[in-house]
Amino acid sequence: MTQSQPPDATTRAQLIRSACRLFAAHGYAGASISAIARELGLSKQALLHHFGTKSTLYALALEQTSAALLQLLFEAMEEDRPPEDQLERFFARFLAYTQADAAPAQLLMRELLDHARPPDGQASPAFATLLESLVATVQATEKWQQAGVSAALSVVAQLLGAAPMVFTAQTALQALFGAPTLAGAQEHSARIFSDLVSQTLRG
Amino acid sequence: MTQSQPPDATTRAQLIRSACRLFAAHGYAGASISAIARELGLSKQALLHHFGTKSTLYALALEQTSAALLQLLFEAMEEDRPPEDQLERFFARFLAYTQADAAPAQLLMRELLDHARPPDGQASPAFATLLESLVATVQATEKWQQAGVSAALSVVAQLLGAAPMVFTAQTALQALFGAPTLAGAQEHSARIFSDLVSQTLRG
DNA sequence: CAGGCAACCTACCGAATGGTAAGGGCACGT
DNA sequence: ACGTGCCCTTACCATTCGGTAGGTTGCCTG
Repeated sequence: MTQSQPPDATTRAQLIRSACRLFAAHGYAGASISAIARELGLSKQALLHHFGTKSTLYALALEQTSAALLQLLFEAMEEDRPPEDQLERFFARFLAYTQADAAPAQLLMRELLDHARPPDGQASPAFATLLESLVATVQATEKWQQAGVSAALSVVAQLLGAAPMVFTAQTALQALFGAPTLAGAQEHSARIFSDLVSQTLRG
Repeated sequence: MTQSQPPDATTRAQLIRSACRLFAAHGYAGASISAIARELGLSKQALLHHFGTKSTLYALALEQTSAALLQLLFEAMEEDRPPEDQLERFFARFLAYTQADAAPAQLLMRELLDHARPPDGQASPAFATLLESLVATVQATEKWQQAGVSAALSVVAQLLGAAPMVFTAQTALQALFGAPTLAGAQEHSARIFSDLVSQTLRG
């Protein structure tokens, strides 16, 4: 059993975090375990020793990412404010978090994009709780409470898609528009997006 | 020279379109030429005969996708309406187009997400014209003309990220929320997103 | 009919992929 | 001193990757 937690859980978490970066940057298929191991300074077999399988490493990366995003959500919801405020706070923090580390948002986007489950058959409930909570909170909103689940899902998807783009697309946008313009866009993104959120959630 | 256009350009375009679907669904690294060929009902070597290289096939897929999206943009801009109307029309058509075929939007998102150029070194100006035109049009807007390129870029990125999510994330969302709810969300998305666009561009 | 040309095939290549087997070093508690 | 367990290693495996070489079909034109 390689997955007993006792041995050096902190190193393990750091390994997973690095794996997150690589998976986020290149996708599941594009990030080979050899490449990940190389970036970590150890051999491919060492990685396999720790995690056994590429897909379980990926699952752990998703799990850690999902946990981080869920914590953002819970922090934003802990006071009993109106749901609009909770959502605004969550998305604001999500944006700030993504600015500091784009990997979680990139993983989320990739996981939403990919058609094939990775690659065994199990459905990935990785971000299920996050998405369901967001949908539920949108449904609790005054503006959307009459509109049903579908409308709330549509709202959540659009907001989640809009929020982190300037950071998840960093490399591509920088190649096209240059570093200074991109940096400026990233600075503006918080204000622009917060307006977008509030106008979507309120009327 | 395999790439002279005369021989059977229509079949060739269909091959590229199918390749688009596969690349969109699995990403560049995740879609092997053997898999693409299998899905097309011919051998891997036949594909290689036509296109020579996986990366050139991918480049052609990007090119075709970019051309389709650019045509959407030009159709939306051909009359000399105010830029707000042009953008609203473009995004509305982009959404409808994505509803009919999600592959282009997925390819765009993936291309924006991926850090590594595929995998030779050349910068991909695939969607450069599209993005630059959108940014320029946003800058022509009354609300954003004072704000500079960075703000316009941020707006474009957020809108492009928001628009197609309900369709590009179709598989994942369907697994989480079920087909009926997803279908409802897709129906609502046009109205919700058009509000989002107009509120962002006007305000 | 001859030739060419595009399409497609079988067969094969080196390299890289994910993964297994077996063992060595090294700290630990007894 | 001695095992025990963790970490990491070398060596190896079958499979698949992208790509090359050479040959075979069938159509279309001279």
